[in-house]
Amino acid sequence: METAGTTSAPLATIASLAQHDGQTVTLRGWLYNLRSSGKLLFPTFRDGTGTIQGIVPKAAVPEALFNTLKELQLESSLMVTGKVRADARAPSGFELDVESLEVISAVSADQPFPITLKEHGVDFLMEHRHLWVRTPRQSAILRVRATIMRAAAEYFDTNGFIRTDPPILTPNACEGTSELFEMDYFDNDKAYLTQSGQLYIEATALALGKVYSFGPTFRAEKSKTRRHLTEFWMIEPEIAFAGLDDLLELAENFLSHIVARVLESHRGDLTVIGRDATKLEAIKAPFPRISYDEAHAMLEDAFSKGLIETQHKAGDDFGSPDETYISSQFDRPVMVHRYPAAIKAFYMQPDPADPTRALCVDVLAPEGYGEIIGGSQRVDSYDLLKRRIEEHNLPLAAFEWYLDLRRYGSVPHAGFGMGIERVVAWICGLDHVRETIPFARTLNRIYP
RNA sequence: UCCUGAGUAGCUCAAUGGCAGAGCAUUCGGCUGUUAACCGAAGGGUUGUAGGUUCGAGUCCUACCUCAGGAGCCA
Repeated sequence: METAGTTSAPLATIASLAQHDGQTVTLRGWLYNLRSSGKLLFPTFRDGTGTIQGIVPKAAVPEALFNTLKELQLESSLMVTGKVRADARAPSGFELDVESLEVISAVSADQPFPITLKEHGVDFLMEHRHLWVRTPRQSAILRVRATIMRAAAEYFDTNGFIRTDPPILTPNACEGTSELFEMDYFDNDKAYLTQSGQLYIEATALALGKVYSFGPTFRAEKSKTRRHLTEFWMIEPEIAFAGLDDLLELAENFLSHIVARVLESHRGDLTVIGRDATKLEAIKAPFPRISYDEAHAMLEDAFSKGLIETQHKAGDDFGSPDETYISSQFDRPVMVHRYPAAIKAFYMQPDPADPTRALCVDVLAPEGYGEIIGGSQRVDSYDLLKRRIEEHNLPLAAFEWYLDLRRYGSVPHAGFGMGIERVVAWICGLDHVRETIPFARTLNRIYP
């Protein structure tokens, strides 16, 4: 440890410096950047709450302080003491007149911090994700992510939902379609990482009324797009005695709450990220609701006007370009409901008004971010559910416990799942979900 | 799995089939208000791998590897 001067002032964080104008404080953090102009040094410090520029005139500080700082490599850890001073030239409005500096761990010039302030490629940044998270933009995104996760849980916690987390190790495919990560489960069994807790929280919903789960989800799909991770976080509410309309109302209030919380406490972070906050200010319930058939008609119209390249076939699911077009027609998330039952999961309740349609909803985020929520009212009839399982060629024995939920006091119930990373990408205006989670797991990357 | 594109200095990128280059980073020097500071200098290369065409290949051809983002699939 190398000391240049003494550090004995009260501790402060960079985010709180406005409250310390004129006072001498000590910051604990890292050297983020260092500029010099002859006998003036301009170090920028970061401490996880923000960055601030210090100023070190050679004539006004001990020689040891000036020389130590001058040779310090970026990302060296340190304690710095100085006087907080409002200055119109500083981006944050404040600067630090450095009085003393204690180097905690100096970075070697032989191996300088690899991430510079210049541009880097995706491969390099992902290979150095453990260091990339130190940069202001990435830190800001992770702070917003934390608020989104907290606001999501908070919404359910304060609206009568009980958190009941389903198992992560499961014995079989929940939906029987997606690719699963498989592993040995002791001697003679296989286990799979969960791809949705939905079936399990249907059980807890019939026990506790309103429940939700919040945890990681795994999909071994070979998807290579800006919207996919193999490991992502999903929050899923499930409600007994509820139908599709209840679900739509829940979804719009839920999302509005999350966006409001982010706007409440992350204006600065959104600026660092480069997100236009006015786009988010429009996100207030109610959200537009359109049926699958109305969405199809929109696509037909767009195709005839040459606004989209491929024609949507009635009855087919929407592709990514379709979803992008539909969502681009609205300034807030659009809720598309009543898809054809044939292209949806076996557990979705048919619409009594038209049994070829399912009582389901996809919520598409604006600005081309695509599906952030998928949900449905669940089949509550034992006979229908059993028939659906058979029609989908799923192993009946594995679903006996699920059928029990219809044998013993079945009620109409509904729920949805929301992918946290897609919501973070949308709210932050990012072009890829890999920046929304501390360590993204994708098809071609599991390091670091 | 399919389609498309990219691999050159630590990083970001140039280089008509004809001497391997720049900016940043690092080192040295200069500058008292810099905001990805700037100015001067130095060091730094198995051009993804293996073949092939050619007098000559970073450049053209073949195969492979890695990565990217789009389709499909999904949140």
